[in-house]
Amino acid sequence: MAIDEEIQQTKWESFRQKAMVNTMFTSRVLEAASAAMLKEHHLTLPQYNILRILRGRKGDPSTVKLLTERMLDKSSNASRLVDTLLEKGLVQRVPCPNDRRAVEVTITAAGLEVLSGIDPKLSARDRTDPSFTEADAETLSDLLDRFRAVVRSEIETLTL
Amino acid sequence: MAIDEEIQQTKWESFRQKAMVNTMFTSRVLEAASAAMLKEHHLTLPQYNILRILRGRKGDPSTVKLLTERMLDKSSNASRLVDTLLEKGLVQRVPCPNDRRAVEVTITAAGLEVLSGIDPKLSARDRTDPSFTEADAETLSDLLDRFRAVVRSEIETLTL
DNA sequence: CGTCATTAGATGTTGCTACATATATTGTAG
DNA sequence: CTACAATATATGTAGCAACATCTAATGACG
Repeated sequence: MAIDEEIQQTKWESFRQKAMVNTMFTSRVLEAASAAMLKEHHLTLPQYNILRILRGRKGDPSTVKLLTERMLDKSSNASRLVDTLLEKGLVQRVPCPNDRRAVEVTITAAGLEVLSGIDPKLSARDRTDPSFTEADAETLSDLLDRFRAVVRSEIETLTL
Repeated sequence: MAIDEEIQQTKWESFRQKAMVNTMFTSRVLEAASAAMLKEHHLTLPQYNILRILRGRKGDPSTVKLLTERMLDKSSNASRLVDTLLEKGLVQRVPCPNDRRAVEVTITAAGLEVLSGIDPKLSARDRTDPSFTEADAETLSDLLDRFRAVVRSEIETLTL
């Protein structure tokens, strides 16, 4: 269903406006789908993202600062997310010996196990579908990169 | 800047995965930009959306149900959003005469005035930019429509 | 008419984002 | 070494999303 029907809006000031609303709307649909899947594993999307980043470090500890830089929501609060993951026993948090301000966060065996239970569900979603090919996905991603760039540049000129 | 740099991730399982993350990430950038602009008018994005829907009704009152259907976040709580807009004097809420369960929400003159202060800022963002044309925006919107459709259909087959 | 499922809306809770601020530690300029 | 800016993290708050639950009113069916 096209965006026009989904939110029952037929008039748009421009395709830019329409693409903007559509991006936000689609994001919510994707997030809802991800959240529903993750809920079975008692994880939220940001919690899952933290775990993914930690696993990607392959044993190397991450500081909260590093987690923040790699999260989708940079202004989210990695500190509190680590708190909840700690309560669940999925991560470990120890003071950093070199810098006593920082902490070193690592994923635990339990955390890795939770992730490994989720992995197959994600790859299952990636099967090829003729109505949305890998080439389509690549085009979409590139357009989104350029869209962000334009929106950002216009904001800068507006605030001048 | 491409998504790979923005979140410092270089490996992707597929373009589908990449497009999914990029859609969510771009949505956050767009929302942050919109929220920053709306903040000057003491409005949040969902509050603004409600006002836009009400103005679009051109005098006809809207029920909370109708607002919910047309909002981007369908599971958000239009009832509470109307509460805050009511406190600001931007909307009016009266019991519906035909159906005493329902309420009729309308935008006030003050609400229309706030919107009219925002309108020019939005159209300013729509100026043409050769690095992201209207044709690009149209392509993007169409790809997003198809992306949603595929994700949804796969979710349905998964839950069978 | 009376029963009961349905509908519209309100309300309570949890977790998150955005933002401001606080605390502790480190780096740096004089 | 001292004063102070910068850094890393933690914490407090407002508003929202998601979800469950509750109340009041309506509609449908025997």
